[in-house]
Formats: sequence, structure tokens, C-alpha cells
Amino acid sequence: MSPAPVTATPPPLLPAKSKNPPPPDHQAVLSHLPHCTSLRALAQLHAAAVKAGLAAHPAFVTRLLTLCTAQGAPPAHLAYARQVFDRVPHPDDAVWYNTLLRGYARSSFPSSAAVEAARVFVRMEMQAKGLKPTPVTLIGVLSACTLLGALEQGKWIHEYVRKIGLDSLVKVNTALIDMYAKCGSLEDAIDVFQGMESRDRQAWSVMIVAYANHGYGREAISLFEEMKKQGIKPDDITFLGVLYACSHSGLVREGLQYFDDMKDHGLIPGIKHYGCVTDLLARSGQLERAYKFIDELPIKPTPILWRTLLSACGGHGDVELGKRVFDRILELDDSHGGDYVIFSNLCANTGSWEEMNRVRKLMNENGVVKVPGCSSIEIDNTVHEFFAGDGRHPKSKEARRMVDEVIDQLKLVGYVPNTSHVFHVEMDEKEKATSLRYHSEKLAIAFGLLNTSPGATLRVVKNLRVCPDCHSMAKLVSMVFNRRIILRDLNRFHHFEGGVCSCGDYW
DNA sequence: CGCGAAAGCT
Repeated sequence: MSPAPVTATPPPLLPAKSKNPPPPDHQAVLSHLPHCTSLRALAQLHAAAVKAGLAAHPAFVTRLLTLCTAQGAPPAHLAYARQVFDRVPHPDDAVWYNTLLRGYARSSFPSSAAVEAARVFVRMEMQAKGLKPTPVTLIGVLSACTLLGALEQGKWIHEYVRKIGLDSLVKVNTALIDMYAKCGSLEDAIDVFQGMESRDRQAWSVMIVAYANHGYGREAISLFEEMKKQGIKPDDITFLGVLYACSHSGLVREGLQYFDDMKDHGLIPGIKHYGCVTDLLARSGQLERAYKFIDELPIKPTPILWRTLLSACGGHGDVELGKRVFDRILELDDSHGGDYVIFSNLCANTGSWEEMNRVRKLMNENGVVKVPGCSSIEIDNTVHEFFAGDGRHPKSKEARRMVDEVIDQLKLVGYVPNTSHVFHVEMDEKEKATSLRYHSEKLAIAFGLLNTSPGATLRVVKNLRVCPDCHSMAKLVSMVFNRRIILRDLNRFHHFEGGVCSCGDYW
């Protein structure tokens, strides 16, 4: 769908002059709000609200902003929210700032969102009315940091939180735990958790997810058991965290047991719980069982569930099942470029060339666009970006040389790797260059590793999708160069020490 | 009164 050019602008505020203002029938207006999905409908309702004298009605403005900044809302909606906000003469309610801030924090354009979120925060601080950031403001700022992997900014906010004395609040600490964990510092997350005087269900759940994200499935589980012992009742999200932990650490038996336990707690699994179980079965190699699991769900599976399985078929090299799964996905959604890529890679890896050509053709026929992958790596406060198939970074050549250097070092220690990147060495120069071009992440990692001081911990943050090659690369380099490496892919961390990954992924 | 954690793949 391509939306018509956005011309909607918020209606001007009524000069509240009219003698007999219509009764603020805000209940009626509010009840219509959730049904407005298009910008046009929103603008119409907004106009009606202004006529009803609701332009600055706190509940109305907040709900309007919330709706416009909802997860997955198109950028135009976010821009509209901004206009609504800017047209309020004296936004004197912290909640409005908080809503807008949160909107930026979960926007799909992280880097520009960060700037905007910071501006909103600063503007709030500057308010002559003495508008103080509320706990929710800080939670909003922290979740913006979380989204961006901005550890340094997050630490700064932590200091600020301490300074204004909000560091005893359970919710703020929970946001801090989440921020630290998702920005790669599990140690700081644990510190905050242990320093809390009391912990609610959410605090426990977030800490469980934190361990899970870093590959410490056993620790996540024992935290869950400890939580129950202390009389805190787990909810569906806690269980999601536990299942997530199991699927990321290869704890198949435990995961299935906990999935079963849900009903004893009176909880009904949702699509995300099914997602975890699918992942659990599929990644551990029980591909057929996973297929059956999805097929027999009591609710309609989303393409996401099939996609999870497809990716696992790729990992296990099962092209036959992969094709069946791929067909199931196409029935539901044939516009997702990633599916074609995963499946065609699977075909390539198993030598199914005919099938691969068929997929490539299908992809063109369906007009699917491939977006180049991008990785970034932060070294000494400078962010370096590498795009797949692009040598624009000034150090691209150097990085590529370093990849070769790493490979030579590996040969010296006599390591016999079983991953594809070493095959590149065996290829002729032309082939090698082509292969490496498509592994920008690998280049970024090698570049970063060799440029940091010995023994340093390297954090790879922000949008890094760790391809299996990177994963092996990190493994090997941590061993050869004796570096501690933390790799972050979109959702989870891999800690390498002496060539061993803490995480059960790719087990 | 309204804002605050949460599966998978790219």
C-alpha cells in the first residue's frame, strides 16, 4: 500500500471565544479515536475535537499522541503527532512530553528518533514552568537508549536519575536493567537488580530476559524459580522470558516443561509463546516436529512462525522441508524479501541450483526489493558503518586486508575451521573479493578487533545482524587474539571467551 | 485521566 501524499495538518486551535461553547462531549470523541487508522480520519476527528473545545483536553491529546506514535505507525503519523504537540501553546503537562518521547523511542527510524527524543527531553527541561521530568519521562528516555544500544547515554541518564533521587523507584530501576542488558552490559544490569530494595513481577521478568538475552539460560531459570519461591506470581510475560531463555540456550526439555506449566498458573499461551516453542524445537533440529506444532496450533499462525522454522531449516540444511515451509509462507505473505533470501541461501548451500534460480525468478516476478544489510561498530565514540556490497567506508580496503590477516593467523595456530569464510582463502582472488564483499559485518568485526588494544572488550552494537560467518569469526578471533568479544545481533548477545560462546545458539 | 517490559527473520 502506498499512502496518498500527506497533506493533513492539525486544525488550528479555536480561539476559545465562542460564547456558548458546545458541551465537551469528550467521551463521544474519545470513543471514536481508536477507530481512526488513517491519517485523514485522525485529522477529521481532531478537527471535530477542536470544535468541541477539546484541543487541549489532556486525555484527548495524550490519546491522540499515543495513537499517532503507536508501534508500527508510519512516519507520517509521527510527524502529525509532532504538529499536534507543537500547536499546543503551552504544553504544561509532562505526560504529553512523555508520550511523544515514547513515540520517538519506538519509531522505526532509530537514529533520527534519538535526536528527536533528546530534543523533547531538553525542551522539557527548559520549560520555564518548572516542568520536571517524571519517572515516566526517564523510562521513555531510557527506552530510547535501549533501542539504539546507546550505552554511554544510558549511563549518563542513570547518573541523572541518581541526582534527582529517582533511583529508588522500582519502575525506573526496571528500565535501567533493561537498558543495561540490551546495551550489552549484563554486569551493570545485575548491579541495579541486586541493589533494589523491592522488586515487582516486572523487575523479575526483565532480569530473566536480560540473562536470556546474554545466553545464560540456566541463570534465567534459577532466577525464575527464586522468584516463585519469594511468592511473586509469574504472568504471561514472565513465561515468555523463561521460554525465550530456554530457546536461546538449547534447553529443550526444560522449555517444553515450562510451556506445559503455564496452564497450571491459569495462563493461556499467546502467539509469542508459540513462537518461542517453535524456535526451541526448530533450532534444536526437531524440524518436522516444529512443522507439526505450527500446523496444529489452536490459533492461525503468522508468517513469523513459519519464518522462524524456515531460518532453522537454513541452519540445518534441510532444503526439502524448507521448500514446504517457504510455500506456506508465500500463501500468507509473498512480499517479504527476507524469506526469499533465506530460502535461496539454503538452496545455494545445499547445491539446489535449479530451485535457487526458481526462487530468484519468483522474487523478481513478485517485485520484492532487497535492502542491503548494514552493520555498525562503535570504537572510541566513532560509529563506523558498513553496507553489504559497498566499499564506501574509507577503511573498507584496510578491513578486508585485516580479514586476510586474521585468516593467516588462524592458519598459524593450526586451527581447522569448518566455516565458509576460510574457503575464501582457497578461492582465487576474484572469487574471494566477491565473497567478502557480501560479508560487511565480518569486515567490521575484524576491523574493530584489530584496532582495539589487546585484552579490550569489544562491543558490537546497533543493528548488527550476526551472520553465521561473523559468529565463527568472533569465535576464532577470541581464541587466537585472546580478546573478550561481545557480539550483539538484533535481539541477543553472544559472549566469546577463548573461542567459546556463552550462548547455546547454533549449538 | 492519559504515557512505562514482551517471540522470529531481514
